[in-house]
Amino acid sequence: MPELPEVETIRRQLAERVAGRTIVDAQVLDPLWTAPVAPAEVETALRGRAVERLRRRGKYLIADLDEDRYLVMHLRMTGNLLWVAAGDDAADRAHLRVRLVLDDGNRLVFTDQRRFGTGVVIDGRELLERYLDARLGPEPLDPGFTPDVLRAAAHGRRAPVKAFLLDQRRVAGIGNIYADEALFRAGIHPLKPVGRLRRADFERLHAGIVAALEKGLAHQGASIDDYRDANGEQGSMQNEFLIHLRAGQPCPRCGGPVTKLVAAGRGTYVCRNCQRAPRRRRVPAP
DNA sequence: AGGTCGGCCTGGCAGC
DNA sequence: TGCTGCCAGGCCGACC
Repeated sequence: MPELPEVETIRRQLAERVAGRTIVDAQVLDPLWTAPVAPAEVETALRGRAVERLRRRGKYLIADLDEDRYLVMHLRMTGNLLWVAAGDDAADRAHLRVRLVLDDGNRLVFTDQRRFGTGVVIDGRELLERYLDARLGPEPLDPGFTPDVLRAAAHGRRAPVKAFLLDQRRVAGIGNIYADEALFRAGIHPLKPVGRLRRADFERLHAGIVAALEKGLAHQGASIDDYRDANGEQGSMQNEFLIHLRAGQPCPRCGGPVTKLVAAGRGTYVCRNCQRAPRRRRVPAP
């Protein structure tokens, strides 16, 4: 699934290629992409607009357009934003949903097998910031993200730490893969109530989040199923997982078996030796 | 108000 | 073999 490292990989590959280009044509082939807004409305809003820059916030890719307009895209589960060079045929791409034609003849195409991906046009920086801030907490790779920021966000919360990490309003950009990797690195069990963690736990969790995300970035993201970078290439982070998807295999730290459980409704991988389970609440006597 | 859960969607796979 | 039904998961809205 595209999480922060995957989306940032795509952004880095595309940023210089789209900056300064004008969108000469926009075709939204799947109305689900823009729903509840009509595709024609989005196409009209994009045609003729120049792309000033491409940036990322959490798992959102944002194209800053001229006239204070913004195209906010989300890949969700199976979305891909692909670069198609002028002359290459884009029509045969599987699950093609959106096509943006640039003034140099190159194209950006959004493909999405499961059609969860979205595109939203927002007019005005104020509205954009409001849209993002309502959904997203701090950027975990920004210098302002510290163990204390994490600790303050967790204060008083009873949610399991894995649910906390998956909640984009607490920390932006972490999904199922990097939550598992970060918790393993920190030696924290995913079901532990986040508000019960100690200061030292937040230090290790912070370090684990940053290390897991940077590892993902260094390997151009994880291609478990549909994820491809902007060039259609697979990342290699899936070969570097310490714990995620490794049920039955030996823990890289202690050699014990990796086990799978469900936390926050998601398949979750842990080493029960390195990540000690919280004590279960006592059941009242009958 | 914080936390949990179902729905969205499709392909792959288990089971009959 | 071929069909049905279930599962995966990010985000959002409904619900408790």
